[in-house]
Order: sequence, then structure tokens, then C-alpha cells
Amino acid sequence: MTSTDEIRTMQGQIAEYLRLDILSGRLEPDQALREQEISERFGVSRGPVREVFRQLTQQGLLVSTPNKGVRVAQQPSPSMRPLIIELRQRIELYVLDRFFDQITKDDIVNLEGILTDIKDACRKGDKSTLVEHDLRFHKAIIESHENGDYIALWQPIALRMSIRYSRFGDDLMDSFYEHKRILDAIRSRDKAGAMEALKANIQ
Amino acid sequence: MTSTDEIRTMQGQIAEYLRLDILSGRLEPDQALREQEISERFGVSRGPVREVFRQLTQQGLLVSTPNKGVRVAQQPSPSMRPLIIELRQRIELYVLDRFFDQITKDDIVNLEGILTDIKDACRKGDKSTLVEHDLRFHKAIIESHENGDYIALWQPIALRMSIRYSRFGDDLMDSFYEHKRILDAIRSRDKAGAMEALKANIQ
DNA sequence: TAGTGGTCTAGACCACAGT
DNA sequence: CTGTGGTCTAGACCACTAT
Repeated sequence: MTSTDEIRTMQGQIAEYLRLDILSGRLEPDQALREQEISERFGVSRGPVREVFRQLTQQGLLVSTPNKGVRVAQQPSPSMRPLIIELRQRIELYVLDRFFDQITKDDIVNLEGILTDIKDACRKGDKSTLVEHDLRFHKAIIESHENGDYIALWQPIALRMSIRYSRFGDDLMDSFYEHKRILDAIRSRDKAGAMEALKANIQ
Repeated sequence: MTSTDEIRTMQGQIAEYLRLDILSGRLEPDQALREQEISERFGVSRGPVREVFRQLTQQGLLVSTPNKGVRVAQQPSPSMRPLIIELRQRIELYVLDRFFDQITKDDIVNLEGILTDIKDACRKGDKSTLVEHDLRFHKAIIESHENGDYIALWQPIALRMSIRYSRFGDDLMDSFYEHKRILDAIRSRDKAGAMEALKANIQ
């Protein structure tokens, strides 16, 4: 799942490629992906492709139907979206509330780096890259302590929420400002402010 | 995931075997599972075993560490449990609230069958079988309509909550009564009662 | 019936962990 | 170093879908 893994193995390269195609909208929702076509395109056997399909299905970017293969996932239905937003807020706020004092200087440096990537993506108007770094930012907050495997709860929810969805129009900079506000509050050890800013960013 | 699949393929047999070993406590938490040992025991190659490990890891029954393989999952930490319970309640109550009117006679017949299995498991004092049917009951409620893929959100949460945990002591019959109360309310089209009974059962 | 996915085999090589 | 996991290959067979 790390970016180094993603360039070292065939799986990582294929997964990275397909993920960007899906998040950027180059692949239409509901479009079928055939194992054989992908494996030929990348010059590998079916094994790695199947493994990538499994990963992306688990993350909610593909939808698998028995004996019919995988299709590109659609946005969550309007009836599901309020639930997904609420669940994601609950998880992230819960973790931030419980482990706020365990956030270290190193964690903050890490978040600053991600925030820079977010700023770059916003300036370039690159929505799919912004989604990647946006998710990295929130993942880093959840992982900034040792206890428990909250990521396993968070990931299937957060990724489904991100499919072809953005609250921001052409000016993506608002996304940067929202994340900057979160980080500023963390840096000044303002727990209530951080939670408020985090909640406002998950909509 | 259906029981017919589970007996037809090697994967299904291995998954069923390991799942029962884990849920029943025959395998100690934190115990390492080696691919080679399992594949030799079932007389298959590493492929199916790796696939089963992936499935059980996704379900939260195993924990995977890079280059170190899988271990039997421990109970969620005490700090995580309140969150897990809350998330599971939110999902199930949300679905029941939205789709209560779509529950058909067939769905109720299905739930009645599962309730019978729950009663049998309670009478026998068979905790691991009870866990299986308990989860089947809730899964059937969530799936008793066509819209959306709520199961993908629910499963990682519900299974983690069930690892080696029971609110009931030696007398498991209370579990049966709780589920009977849910089904009775559904049958009499009492939405508020069903939601209350469902919430009380998720603790 | 032809195509595709689902499953499985029996090898292989490399990276990393523990000794 | 040795063992194990992570990855990949190049086949194979069956079940199911689509036509």
C-alpha cells in the first residue's frame, strides 16, 4: 500500500494505474474490466491482475459480481451517502478525541509534507491527485498512535465516499485551507478546534 | 460466502474450518498460522490457503503483518469497542429505518429459519455456531432490500465485534429471546419496536 | 457453443525475518 | 544462513454467462 511497494511490484503498478483511472473518471462507472485484457496490456499473467481486482474491490473502487467479473464502482447512492459521512466523522473524531495527546512532532512534520502535496494538487486543479493526498492526510491522523487497527474500519468507508465526488468546484484551494486549519489546530494543541475543523472537512 | 460454496471448493472448506477454529477459541489469539502447514494439512497448494488468509484478514478474524504472515486476531481493544458498537448500531438502525417497509413475507420466512438455528445453538450451548447464526440474522436484515451495498460497510465492523466476545454466560437463551423480539416486531410491522429491539441486541 | 471468471497446481525467484 | 512470506508464471479444468 506504500508508494514504494507500488512501483516495485507489478501489482503495485497495475493498482496505481487503475486507481488513478477510476478516481480521475477516465474509466466510466459501471464499465466492465476483463482480466485478460488488463493482463495483456501489462504483459503479466492473470494472477497479479486478479489480486489487484481483489484489492480495489475491497477498497470499494470496483464492484465484483460472481461469474461476471468486476465493474467500476458507481458513487454511493444518495440514500447511502448521509450514513457514510456520519460513519466517517464518528471514526475520525473518535480517534482524534482519544489520542490527541499522543500526536508527536514527527507526526506533525509528516502532516506538513502531505499538506504541501495537497496545496500542489489544488493549485494544479488535479482532482484525482488531490483525492489521494486528502485521504493520505486523514489516514496519517488516524495512524498517529499505536493502539488498535482503526484503519481497517475507516478505509472501506472513506474510499467509498471519495468515488467521483468533490464538494469543490474549479477552485480546489478551499480543500487546502480546510486541511491547513486542521493542522494548525493540532500544532497549537487545540483539540476542540481540531475536531471542529476535521468535522467540517468531512462533508 | 454461501454455505454451498463453502463445501464445494477447497477454499470454502479451509475457510469454514479456520473460521470455526477461531470463533470457537480452539485457536489462541495471536497464534501464528503458517501457509505451508495449512496447505499440507488440507493437501492443497499454497494458492488457496493464501486466498483464505486474505478473506479472513478482510473479515478481521486474522491479522496480517508484512513478511511475517498472519496471526489469529485478538479482541478489539477496550478503547475501540465502544466505537465499534456505535458504528454497528448506526448502520443497522439506518438501514432498518430506511427500508423497513420493503421487508417482504419471504424475508420474514428467511429470518424465521435463521431464528430456529439460533434457538438450536442456544439450547446446545454452542457459542461459535450461535455467533454464525447471529451474524446471519443481522446480515439478512441488512440485505432484505435491493438498494446499495451496505453489507460492505457492515461486515468488517460486525465481525470484529464478534471475536471471542459474548454478553451471555452459560445460558445463551437470552440471545434467542432478543432476536425473537426483533422478528416479532418486524412481523407486526412495528418499526419503532423493531429498532429498539435491534439496538438493544447490539451491545 | 464460445467466452470468461473461479479455482487450483507445481513450480520459481526474491525480500525479509529470525537464528 | 535458513525459513517463510510475497510475488509471479504458465499451464489446466470446471462452472457459469451470454448468444
